[in-house]
This record gives sequence, C-alpha cells and structure tokens, in this order.
Amino acid sequence: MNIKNIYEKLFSFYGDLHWWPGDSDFEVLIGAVLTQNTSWKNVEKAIKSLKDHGDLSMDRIINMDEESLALRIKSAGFYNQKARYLKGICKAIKIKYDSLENMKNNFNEVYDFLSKLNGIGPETRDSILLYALNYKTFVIDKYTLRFFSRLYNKEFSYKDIKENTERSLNTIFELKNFHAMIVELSKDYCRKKPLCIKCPMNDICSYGNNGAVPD
DNA sequence: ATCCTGTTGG
DNA sequence: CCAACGGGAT
Repeated sequence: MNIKNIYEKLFSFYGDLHWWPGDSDFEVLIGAVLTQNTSWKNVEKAIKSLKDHGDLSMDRIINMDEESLALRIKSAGFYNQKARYLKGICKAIKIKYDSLENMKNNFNEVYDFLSKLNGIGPETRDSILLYALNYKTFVIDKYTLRFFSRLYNKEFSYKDIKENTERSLNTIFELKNFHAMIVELSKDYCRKKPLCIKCPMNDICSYGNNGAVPD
C-alpha cells in the first residue's frame, strides 16, 4: 500500500474537503496561527470579529495595539501570546517582503524565514507554505504521525512521511486535501481512543485489525 | 514538563 | 463535569 493508494482510499470516503477556507492568502496565514491547539470554529469567530471592525490587512494588524487585537481574537484562546505572535510575524513580513505575493517565488528562503519567526513552529510554517503561499509541500501534524504509525504499526519521522508523500502526490490540490482528510479521519475515527470498527481505513490498517476497541 | 486560555462536545 | 482542540515557546 503506497501513499497514492492511501490518498485514493481516503478520497473515496471524504472527497474534496475544500481546505483551507478564507477570503485571502493573508486570512489563511492569520488562521494558521490562530488555530494552534484550538478548534476551527473558535478561529472563525475570531476572524469574524476582526473583519467586523475593519478590513483584514497586514498593515491593520501591525498598527492595531496588542491589547485590542488580543480582545478581538479572544475566542481562539491563548489570545495574549497569539496577538504578540501575529504582530511580530506581520512586521517581519512587511520589512522583508512587503506583501505575501513577494513570498511566492523562493521556497527555500521563505521556509527559513518563517522557521525563525516567533510563534511559527513546523506545522504552522508548513500550513502557511502550502495553504497561503501555494507551495508544493506537505503538512505533518501529530495526527499524521499517529495515523501512519497505526496504519503500518511502525514509528515514522517527520522527514520520512514528508518526503515520501511529496514524492507520491503530484498536485498541490492532493497535498492540501490529503492533510485535510487525515485531520478529519483523526477527529472522526483515528482518535486517541480510536473507533476502528467504523473507520473507513480499517481493512488496510494494522491497528484496526488487531483492534482492541469499542463497538 | 509546563505554560498559554476560550469554547464546545460528550 | 471533563476532554479535546488544524501547537509553540521556555
């Protein structure tokens, strides 16, 4: 079973999940930070709150004082540090690139740039690269590692899965939708306490076939 | 290993 | 009531 087959099997169950919703690349970037350890519903509220009081632009985040920004994004949790992160990230982008459009032509440089920013770890970085900047890169989160380790009954590294997936899937759409489908599967079935019996991947999963699981 | 924190679902 | 949440920093 290779990555492409896993993708197809998931796709026949979930189809196109339309990730990531957002009216602009910048909104996607903001959402990537806001959603850290937070459900997407609460991020939507935060973004709506921002939009209700002005347009969502880099300059506005930079010029907004940190406390009122924190208040606007309160529903997303961790609002003090996220407000600080967002301002710092926007300032750094403004200084080095001026706009997100100017970040779309140099993967290695942008990858290193994002990696150094406070508030952007591996998953947020990869999400921004894939969903906001449209680079052909795969997002690995803790769901992805758990999913693959159960599927093959083997521990994989971040690099293992990332390189293998980027080799096997050819389009940006597939990379976007693969991550989306793994997240949905992990919330619906491949949870910490998994629901293997009803899981659409059960018949090819080593963990599901050993299945010490509820009905 | 702990802190950051509001919201929702079971 | 508690667990979980498209994590990251120290």
